[in-house]
Amino acid sequence: MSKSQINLPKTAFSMKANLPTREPEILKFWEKINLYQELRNSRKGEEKFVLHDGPPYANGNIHMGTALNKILKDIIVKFHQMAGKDSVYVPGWDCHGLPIEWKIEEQYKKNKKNKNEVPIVEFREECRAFAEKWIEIHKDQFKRLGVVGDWENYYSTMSYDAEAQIVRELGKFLKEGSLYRGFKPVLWSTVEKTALADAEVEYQDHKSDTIYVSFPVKSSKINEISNSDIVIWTTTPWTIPANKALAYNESLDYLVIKILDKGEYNNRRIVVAEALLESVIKDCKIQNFENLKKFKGKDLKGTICKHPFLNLGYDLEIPMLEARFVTTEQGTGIVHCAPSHGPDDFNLCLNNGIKAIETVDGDGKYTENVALFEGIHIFKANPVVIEKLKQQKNLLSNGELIHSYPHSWRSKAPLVHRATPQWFISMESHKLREKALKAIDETTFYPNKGKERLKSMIETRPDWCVSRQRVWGVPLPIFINKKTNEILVDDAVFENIARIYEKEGSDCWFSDDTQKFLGKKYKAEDYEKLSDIVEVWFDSGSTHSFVLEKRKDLKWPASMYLEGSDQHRGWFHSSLLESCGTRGKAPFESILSHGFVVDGKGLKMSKSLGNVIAPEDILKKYGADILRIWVASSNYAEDLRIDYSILDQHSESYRKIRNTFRYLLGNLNDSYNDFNLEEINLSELPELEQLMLHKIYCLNSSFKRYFGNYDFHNLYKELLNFCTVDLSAFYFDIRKDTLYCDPLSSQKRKSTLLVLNIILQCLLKWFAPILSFTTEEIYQLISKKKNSIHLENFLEVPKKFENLELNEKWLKLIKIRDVCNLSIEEKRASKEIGSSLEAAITIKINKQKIKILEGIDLAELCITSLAEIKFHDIEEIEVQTIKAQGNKCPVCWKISEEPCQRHG
RNA sequence: GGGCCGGUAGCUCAGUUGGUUAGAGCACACCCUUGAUAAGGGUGGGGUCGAAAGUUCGAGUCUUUCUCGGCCCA
Repeated sequence: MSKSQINLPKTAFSMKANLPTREPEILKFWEKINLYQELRNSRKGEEKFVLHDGPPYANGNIHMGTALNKILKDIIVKFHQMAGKDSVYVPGWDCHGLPIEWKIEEQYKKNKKNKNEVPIVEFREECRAFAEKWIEIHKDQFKRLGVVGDWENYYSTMSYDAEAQIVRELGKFLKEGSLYRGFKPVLWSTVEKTALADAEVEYQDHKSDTIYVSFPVKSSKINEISNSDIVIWTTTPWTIPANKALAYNESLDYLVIKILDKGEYNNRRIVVAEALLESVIKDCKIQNFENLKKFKGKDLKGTICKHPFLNLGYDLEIPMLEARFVTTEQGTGIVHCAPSHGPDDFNLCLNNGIKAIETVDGDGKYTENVALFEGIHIFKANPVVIEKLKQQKNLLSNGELIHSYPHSWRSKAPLVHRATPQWFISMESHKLREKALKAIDETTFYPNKGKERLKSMIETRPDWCVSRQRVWGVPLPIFINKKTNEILVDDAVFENIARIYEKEGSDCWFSDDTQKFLGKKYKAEDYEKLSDIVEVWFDSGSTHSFVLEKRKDLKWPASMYLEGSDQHRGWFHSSLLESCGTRGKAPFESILSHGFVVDGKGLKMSKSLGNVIAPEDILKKYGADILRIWVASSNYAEDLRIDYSILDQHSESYRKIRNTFRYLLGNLNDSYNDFNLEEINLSELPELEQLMLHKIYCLNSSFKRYFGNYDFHNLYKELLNFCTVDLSAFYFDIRKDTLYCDPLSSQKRKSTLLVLNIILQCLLKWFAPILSFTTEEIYQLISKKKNSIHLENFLEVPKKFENLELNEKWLKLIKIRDVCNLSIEEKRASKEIGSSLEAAITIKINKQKIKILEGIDLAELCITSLAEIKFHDIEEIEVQTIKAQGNKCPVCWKISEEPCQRHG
């Protein structure tokens, strides 16, 4: 054999990946073969795995969180598909709601158009077009990530089918009686003129006016306070005109003090909590005072006060009520209650027979129910209130405070609590809470901690407010009888509305004749038609009904819902409630929640910090497969860090994996066979090859285990370690000699190729769900079938590959190899030798341990030219390295004094 | 402000019911190779396990406090 006949690796698989340009070509290929349809055809009749897509909002470019979510979904869907299931993925979009409405209004403002002059239907058409535009953009962005799904037949919450089904779902709640009309303070934006969902509120610092106000006591069972003033502190002076009560805590200690300072309060007695006296006298600049009496909060029971505006027509009795929410954190230990403007106030007053009334209208102006202030905007009322309190000598002090305060996430305007008629789904009336808690128990959570999180939210949440005073959404299908004030509950009407929506969508609710929706059974003039719309969480919470139940390719309940951990309060939550309310069960069998994407230091991404990385940038610089590695290698149970240095590190790992494939392909010359693994005769293979098959068996077992737990970062780590430790640094390194220098007819060489072939097969399939593009690139190079790698199944690795005994033996051999390497390294460091083939090693070993070396070619194992074994009565192994003597074979580079055994 | 979750080498992650000198891969340094070559091999350095206190013969692991970060809520 001459040097020219050496078998060097040859492959068309380039070392350089060039993913940013190569990946789009692979996308075209998938499009060309209609991959999604092929996937479905290949699994007809198989057990279904349905990952139901949580719909992203159709607005704005995708960000890292969206990319993470979609890639994670895709990885899981592909895993189940390759594991033999019919793994169906139908992407969807959430389309109704305030943000889009706001975008259209912004456009109006730019064009100096007045929203109120535009017909609702026209406005809604623009919202619809806006959402449609973003769905198309999102679609391309998601596809580019390598996400495979039914992109042609996606679902959306604004499709006619969806709108119709949402009406049917609401009908179920109405019929049951759990959907009721309530009158409650809700967080209200006077700018957007709407109630806001929890998710639409953000807390920011806000400067508020603060006032200490005195309420003169009218009557009390304690003499000392009968002629004193109860002092309250508030950050919302504008709610004073709506005051209906005062609240105290019965377990606190209170004081009556007499103010001795000159001025309006000279000789006046005031009541405050003892624990807060110090801060009160400081804030109110009280210099001299006299302590008159100390008493328990419970003694305040039955005390009646006068409104501070008594002389201005507020001839009211203001009762003092006991409430646990009163604390000594701030203020005076006595809280002023305006039932129309705070949930605590509302509940307390309601329990004491004081009803909330409409005090402020949608624009934020006082109504006729508020004397003196009618027509004034609440945000301009503070100075007026303060002025009048001063006039009435009931203002002890005033100031300013910067504190955390709710704002609209969209307009950033401060919010207020305002009592409005709203529609609620009761948590209790039909045991919704109980049903939901039971459903949580029956659901599997990844990671497990999600279970407690969702549970504790359901346990404490109030009734679900499902109405919104906006226009871009599904109209609440409610008619109220003008005479009896009763809600119309009739399946035929709900079904009639749903049928209409299925044909023409829900816009007609706002434009068409009421009679159209009522049908023939009822008269339009007898009923008031509601113009509220359904809050969007009800829309998306109903996706299971108009997607999972309605589509033949899906199933109910879904196998899995997978979203960011914030969705415990969002989609997981609303879907659970909607489904438990209508079907008594959760619409999912399992929930996987992932953390948030943060920067390299663990801080959240924000424009102001300048640490935002867009998926687009990563795709341009690295490619989707690198991003997919980032997803697979990160622990999604916690927050996921990303920055360019992290991505650089993952690119390095990618290169290692790519070169592992390149070695395999090079030595197999880009040819590949589907061996029947069962038919392999293991005893014909060298031990090293048997060992590798054992390792494949083990890796496959842990692969299945990891996948079963959706534990991808450990799975990826094992695969990567296999490539670097077992293959590159061990098996591949040792077998280069055989592959390059043995004749093609060599049995050993054939055995090696067989194992390389199996390794290639395994690695391709193991990596396919993660490295979707790269594995496809390789598959297209070697497969004769010319279909996609993603249509393949995972391999069944035969149990007979397992060989624990052999593995034990080779663990010891590898330890001996390590000792040899140390010895070789010494000589290398002293410059006596360079390559390990320049070494001749002598291993001294005792008689017991020597058995292990029988039939083992240590020179081959350690890649030296010579390895000699000597008996020695020593405990540990000793290795001596000397420079190999003789001539270097020009073919295999082994040095020996005799002519090369293989190459003359 | 409250609830929940988390902080282990530069990075991504292991670390079983508390039990020897805390592990892996990548990155880094040095050396070798030049027939996986913008690759490959060998060797090595690197951690007061967020901080402090406590329980214990013994704490990365249990308790408390603090701190930093994230999500949710007010």
